[in-house]
Amino acid sequence: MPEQPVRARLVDVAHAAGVSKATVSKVLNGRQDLSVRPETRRRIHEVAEELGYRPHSGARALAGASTHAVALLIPALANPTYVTIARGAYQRARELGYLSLLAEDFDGQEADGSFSDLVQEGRVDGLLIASARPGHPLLETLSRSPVPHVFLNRSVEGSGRNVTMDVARSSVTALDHLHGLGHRAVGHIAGPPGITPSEVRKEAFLRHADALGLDAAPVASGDFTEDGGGFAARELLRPPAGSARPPVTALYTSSLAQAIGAMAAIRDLGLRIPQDVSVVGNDDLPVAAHLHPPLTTVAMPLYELGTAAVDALVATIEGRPVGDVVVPTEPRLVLRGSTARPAGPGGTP
Amino acid sequence: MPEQPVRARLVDVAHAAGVSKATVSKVLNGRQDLSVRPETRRRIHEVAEELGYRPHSGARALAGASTHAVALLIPALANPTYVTIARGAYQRARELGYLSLLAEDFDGQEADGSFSDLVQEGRVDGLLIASARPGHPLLETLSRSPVPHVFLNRSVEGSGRNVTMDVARSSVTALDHLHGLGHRAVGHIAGPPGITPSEVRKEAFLRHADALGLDAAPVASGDFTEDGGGFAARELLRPPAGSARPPVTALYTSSLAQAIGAMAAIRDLGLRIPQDVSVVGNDDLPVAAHLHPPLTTVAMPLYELGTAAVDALVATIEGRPVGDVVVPTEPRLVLRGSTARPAGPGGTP
DNA sequence: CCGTCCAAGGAAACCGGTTGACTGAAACTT
DNA sequence: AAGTTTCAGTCAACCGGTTTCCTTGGACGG
Repeated sequence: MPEQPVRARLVDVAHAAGVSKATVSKVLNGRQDLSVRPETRRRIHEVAEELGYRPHSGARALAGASTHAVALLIPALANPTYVTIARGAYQRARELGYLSLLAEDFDGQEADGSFSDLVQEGRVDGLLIASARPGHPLLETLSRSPVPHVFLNRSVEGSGRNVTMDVARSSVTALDHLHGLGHRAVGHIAGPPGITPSEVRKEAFLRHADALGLDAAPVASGDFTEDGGGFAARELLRPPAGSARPPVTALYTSSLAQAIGAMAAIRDLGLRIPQDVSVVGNDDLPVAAHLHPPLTTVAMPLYELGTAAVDALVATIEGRPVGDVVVPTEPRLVLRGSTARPAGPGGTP
Repeated sequence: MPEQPVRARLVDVAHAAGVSKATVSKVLNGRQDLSVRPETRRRIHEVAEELGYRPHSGARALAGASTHAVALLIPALANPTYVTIARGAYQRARELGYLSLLAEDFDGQEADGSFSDLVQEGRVDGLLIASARPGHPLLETLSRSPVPHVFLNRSVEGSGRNVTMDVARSSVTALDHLHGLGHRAVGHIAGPPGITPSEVRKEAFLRHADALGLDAAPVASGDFTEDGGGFAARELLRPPAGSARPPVTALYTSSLAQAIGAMAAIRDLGLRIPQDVSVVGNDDLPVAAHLHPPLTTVAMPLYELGTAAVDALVATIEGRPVGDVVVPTEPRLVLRGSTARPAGPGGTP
């Protein structure tokens, strides 16, 4: 019999190593407040390894230590943006000795239920919240409970717990690109109102459009989905009374799905991409390269957002809160076939 | 002060209700082996509610009860197929009083590490494994440990723990549709070899193509990604020596991403969809309706797969294993613009 | 040579539940 | 009236760690 099938417990390790539970616990947790001979330390590690010892997380949590787990709450699993964030978070958490769990916070379904429960029930030490929005019941709950948490991507003003990317910069990058191609009328498909990145991106878009002296910079809001992008695109492309051509020659969307929906709408309207309308999406994901035409996007540092958020949360858990953080990596333009010089009369002024 | 900020403990509830810990525990867990006056029972529930009592999961787990949590292991978060499965699983788990956690089992990254750890560390009671593949180190680990688990989507022969969909039927549905339109040469883009649904779908495709008397039914394998679909499509569409036209007039892919990649490849080859090549994808997700052209798909009962898997796992955990399960809902064809009658000489024989 | 200090580790309480054995009182038998 | 059930709960051990104080034996200082 190679090994006993039951879990090895701390006491088993202690017994096999000829020391007490206390010693094993301290050694394995690398505590400094105990002096042990190097040889004893080595033996303990060896035995633990050999027995395949895994501390029981419940027991640890009970004994006052932490669970070494955090949970990432995302608004929509279907949004691939969050997948990248989640990977970053997971990886960094592992490096720090934590386990990162993933939970979908689909609007309303939960109310404030199961997520603060994750903490209340002692399953996790803290929350990474990517699903914050004004009025979310969870915010109320968090504000009067001591649960460590950080907000990522979507931020909560004044919380001092926001981890974000330079979203404003993404608007600038997209606009600079389109402006450089000669576009003078660019529409922006924003995300739902009230959500931080939506607002920030929109403000930055308007501000920079102004700075560049664009002729027109209309904005329409929509969900981060294909449908949301489709509806908004139709709105922005509707020719003004007395005209036959759309009022803009390019669209910048807030999400990749919106861009896909917008592209479908553009074609439905009998327009060509990029000849009649250029499209720039946001968040670069594999599918962008395979669309027709391949989609030019602004790549956001999603993975880094995930890692930075974990860093901030773990710091908070360990009692050294860090304040708001902005991921330093800048948005980057990924040039593909959905953008081109505008055609028609006023091509390049 | 509306309520004390500290967690209410079992003993607090007991004290407030004027009974013992044991009674509270038994009442709240709905145990039958104890008789209590209805009035006492009511009072306990009231007090627990009022105090916002949440049992500490670690303590419960320690005390020999279960953690009331399961984990879903999926091979790729980026694959939206699994999102639907995860939702079904999550929802059903909640209904059964369990919490469903999500973890990505990205190939090799983990080896057999953190997942059986989830159980070893007592974080979950069982695993929903959607990432099984031959030689996966986890399989070895599971076979000699008593961790409750079921395999979903991807099955393990002879395990008696498989929860699957009628994948074979999806090939039949797709082929019937294409055959009905007049196609006599259909290619299949299969998933990676060795993975159950890939093999099953491929076998069923070949068998049914034979039954229908198709002139040609070539198969190419590729990853479930856009690139995988793109490469496989090029292979299947390469004209035979001495000919100028592709050997097939339609493609049936194993995933939605493959279909997207295949569509891009088809266009790259200067062919039109659906006039020159029809495309049927697998798994119906929102984006399919927004592609160009909108993609005809075979919708699989993914949500039901998730719920069924949880049912099976919970049954296993509670000591009444159920054996292999096939979700009864049949695949359903969702007709869109990517399929049409084949053009050219032999349109309809 | 005796007291002190330090290195090395141990004993036991405790975390918050669960559980099976047990008990006191009331009700029912015979 | 005494014995037996049933009812309505209670007791206390236990789950597997962590942590706070102790203990002990030898080295060292004076």
